[in-house]
Amino acid sequence: MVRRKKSMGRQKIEIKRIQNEEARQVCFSKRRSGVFKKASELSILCGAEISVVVFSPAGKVFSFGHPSVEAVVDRFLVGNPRQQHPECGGGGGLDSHREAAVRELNRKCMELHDMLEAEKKKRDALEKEIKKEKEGEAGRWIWDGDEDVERLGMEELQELERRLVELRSDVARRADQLLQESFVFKPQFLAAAPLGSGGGAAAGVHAVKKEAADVHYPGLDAGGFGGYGHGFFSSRI
Amino acid sequence: MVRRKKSMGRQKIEIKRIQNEEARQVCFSKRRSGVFKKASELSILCGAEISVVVFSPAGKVFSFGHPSVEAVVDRFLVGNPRQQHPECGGGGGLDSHREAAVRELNRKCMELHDMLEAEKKKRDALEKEIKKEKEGEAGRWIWDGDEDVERLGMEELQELERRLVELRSDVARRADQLLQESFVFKPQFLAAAPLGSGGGAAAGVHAVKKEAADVHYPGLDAGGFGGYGHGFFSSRI
DNA sequence: AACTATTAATAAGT
DNA sequence: TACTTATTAATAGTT
Repeated sequence: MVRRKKSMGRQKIEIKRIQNEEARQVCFSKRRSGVFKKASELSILCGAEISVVVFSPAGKVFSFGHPSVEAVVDRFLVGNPRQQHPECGGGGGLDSHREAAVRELNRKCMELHDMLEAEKKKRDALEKEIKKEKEGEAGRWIWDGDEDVERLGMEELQELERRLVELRSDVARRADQLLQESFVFKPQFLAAAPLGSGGGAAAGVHAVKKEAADVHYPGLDAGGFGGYGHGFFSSRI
Repeated sequence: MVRRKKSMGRQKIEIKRIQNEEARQVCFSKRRSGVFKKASELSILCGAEISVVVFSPAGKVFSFGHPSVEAVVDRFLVGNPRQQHPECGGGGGLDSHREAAVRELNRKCMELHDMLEAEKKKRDALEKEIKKEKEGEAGRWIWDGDEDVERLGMEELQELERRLVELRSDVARRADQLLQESFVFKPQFLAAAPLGSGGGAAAGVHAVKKEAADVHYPGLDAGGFGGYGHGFFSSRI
């Protein structure tokens, strides 16, 4: 009974223009609803005023606003004093607001560039450090923790075994040496100490987060009103 | 070792005004970012034009727009047509050229932002690796070279002895495991391989086997350029 | 601001 | 377009 999965589920997607038109349209509908819902929740949860206006690639317009798109946009425009169409003569100087925006964008871009460079530098340094670390370790790779034993092959095991025997022998010798010293300086420990019997034989050492809002439908809403009870959704054209 | 959960994780919340001011502020910041990100993704994925303007309860304004809040809002207020002020002369060409430039600048900004994030991630990974490396080293100081044995005291010798016995036992077990595998997959080696006699008894290992838009910052941005590289983020007051 | 455990959003498939 | 499912993404609560 190996029932096939009914779907692959949600798949990770790269954020870039969706080429397939139908898929793009479907995605637009779903995500437009998602954005409106999020905007609605933000206004309710935090008492924030928000307006969202979206034009589909096909040119349909959808909007959400709390308390209304106009109210929010007006407030925004007031803060962004821009001579809407001063004779249209200003010409090139569309508005200083925009130019300032572009300058700011440029500044951000440069800042990001600098930060990126700095990060690269740091990364290089770290990579060097790690490389160095690895090299220094080359000589004792075989001693890296007990769990590594599970990754060793037979030849490596043999080598490890050889070194273990060697080291244990050294340990035994050193133990004997210490015992000898304690004999010389602290004879009283002699009898209690399990004296190794010379050579490598000394194997045994016994010693780690509401308000009202309005809903407008100036036209037919292509997308349907998913209903967030709050806010302002509209669709034109 | 029943380690307590570090957090209760995300809890389901009712969509209603958050009473606690601090919590409301935190939620506003997080969700504002979320809405902007969703708006950005919608514009990129579907080629849609979108503008989002949000006023925090405190009165700060934040906005996102692709290609710009003004462009989208104007289009919305006027209706749909793009040539809003045809009488404004032939500046249209310049305008679109300009817009394209801004768009490109924005694309670059987005790209830089993503690259920066990627670099940071890499750096984090490297730092973790180094930290781990260092920690790993602390645990095996005692294994550094045979000659160190000569400097160890009796207690250290006992610890080393204990670890040696443990490791040798692991080596023996691993050897047996490998032999078992070769027995299962390569029966022809059975006779030649000195099969360990089970348990940790295989002390002798002798086998010979191997194996686009614009970004505004009219004022100081309290939140920093949380940026999605793309679109138009701004904060006033 | 970073983290984790959860809930919410949504890509695919029908 | 709407529903379903399996996943990914967002985020509430904590530290």
